[in-house]
Amino acid sequence: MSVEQPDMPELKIESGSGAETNVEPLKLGQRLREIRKNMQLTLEEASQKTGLARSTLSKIENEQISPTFTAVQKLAHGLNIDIPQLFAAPKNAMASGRRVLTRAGEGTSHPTSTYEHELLCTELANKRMIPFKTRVRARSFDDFTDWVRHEGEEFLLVLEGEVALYTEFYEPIALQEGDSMYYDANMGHGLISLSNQDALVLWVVAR
Amino acid sequence: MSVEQPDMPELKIESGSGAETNVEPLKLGQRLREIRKNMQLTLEEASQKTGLARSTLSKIENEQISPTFTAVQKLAHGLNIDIPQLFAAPKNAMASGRRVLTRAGEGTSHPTSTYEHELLCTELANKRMIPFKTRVRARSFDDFTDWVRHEGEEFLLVLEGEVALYTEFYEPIALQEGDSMYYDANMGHGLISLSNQDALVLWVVAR
DNA sequence: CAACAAAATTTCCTATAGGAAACTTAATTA
DNA sequence: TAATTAAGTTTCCTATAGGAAATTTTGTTG
Repeated sequence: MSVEQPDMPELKIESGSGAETNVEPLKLGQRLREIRKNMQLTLEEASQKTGLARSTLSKIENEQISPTFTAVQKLAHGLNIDIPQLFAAPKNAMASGRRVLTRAGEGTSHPTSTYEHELLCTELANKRMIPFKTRVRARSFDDFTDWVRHEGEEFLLVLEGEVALYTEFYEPIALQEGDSMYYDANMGHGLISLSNQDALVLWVVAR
Repeated sequence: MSVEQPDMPELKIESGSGAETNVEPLKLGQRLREIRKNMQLTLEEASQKTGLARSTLSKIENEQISPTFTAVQKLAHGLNIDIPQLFAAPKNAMASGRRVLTRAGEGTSHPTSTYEHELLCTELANKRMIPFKTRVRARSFDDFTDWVRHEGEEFLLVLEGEVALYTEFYEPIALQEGDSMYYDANMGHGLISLSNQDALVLWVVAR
């Protein structure tokens, strides 16, 4: 086992589809206003995008009327948001208006037998992506006891050296510096270095 | 460039963010009827559970009216289904068990006045992350007419050269090769090269 | 702080959603 | 097949959503 996995910052588990019992308050108007503000749109602009009248939008946001389903559709479509998102409780989102820096080599080190991970930008919680640079020490697929496999998607860019990406369902593939791959992380995967040097790759995981 | 891939249903190419103009169909009525039938409820029973009139339910199911949002809430609550499920636009997830390769320099080029983007791994649709390498041509912040700003989060790694990241709310910050940043993309941002060469960066966006 | 501009709200009217009851259709039984 | 009943639909009316324009509020500039 243990092809090690970089320990991901704490992730909240998705609330199961628990049977709700009471009518959610769900302030559609409020949420809509937030969304519009974030997009920096005036009512007029939102009106043009959605095809709904300024006045109507205003009333919806102020909870003076309950929009019809067709109105909601126009809203969602015009503002390019999907409907569930409109009704979903605000995500456990990363703090907005934030940025964080990690200087070269200053990430959080996380060594294992096959890889040496350097986690980047860890000071920021609740990120949608987990970026890390990895020094690939493994030289043979046998160095792994089993596939690494986890929820989400993974992007890979070779920074230095030459590697082979092993995945289930496919043949191993050789990658040179500058090559990149994107794959479903539920599919077993693992990297080895093909040269006698360790290789260096960038990995970004989205859960 | 493209690699071996086992025979699998062909993949949709990433849909450009073309502004759609007309409203999706989404037959709410039909879906509602299915759900009610599955629960083996008559209109009368559904009416009692939801507090909506028999006639109203009938009209909704037959798509003669477009229910208000409050009506939808009553429906969802009374029948114990959550709203997203009602709208269940088919998940739109990336095809599972897939991987895709982009060789160095083989991405899809996308030049602008200030940047030259090379989109990576575009053959795979519906990804959670959009990775691209960017050649930074801008030399001064004045080259930009306005902040770039969009939903989501952004990860940045400097591959070559030296850049300055400008963001709202913060001072510009100089980044050397190997430095990385992570930030809220709703916050205005822009990159310039600090040397007299173009700089090269990797960008990954999660919407 | 006056004067103007831009954004948001309110008004007023028309179109349409929602409910009660009448009506129609489907299913069951004598 | 008529009678009965239970399901679904339609009608008709009232309440309310949606749009155009007037009004108010908020923000800028001289």
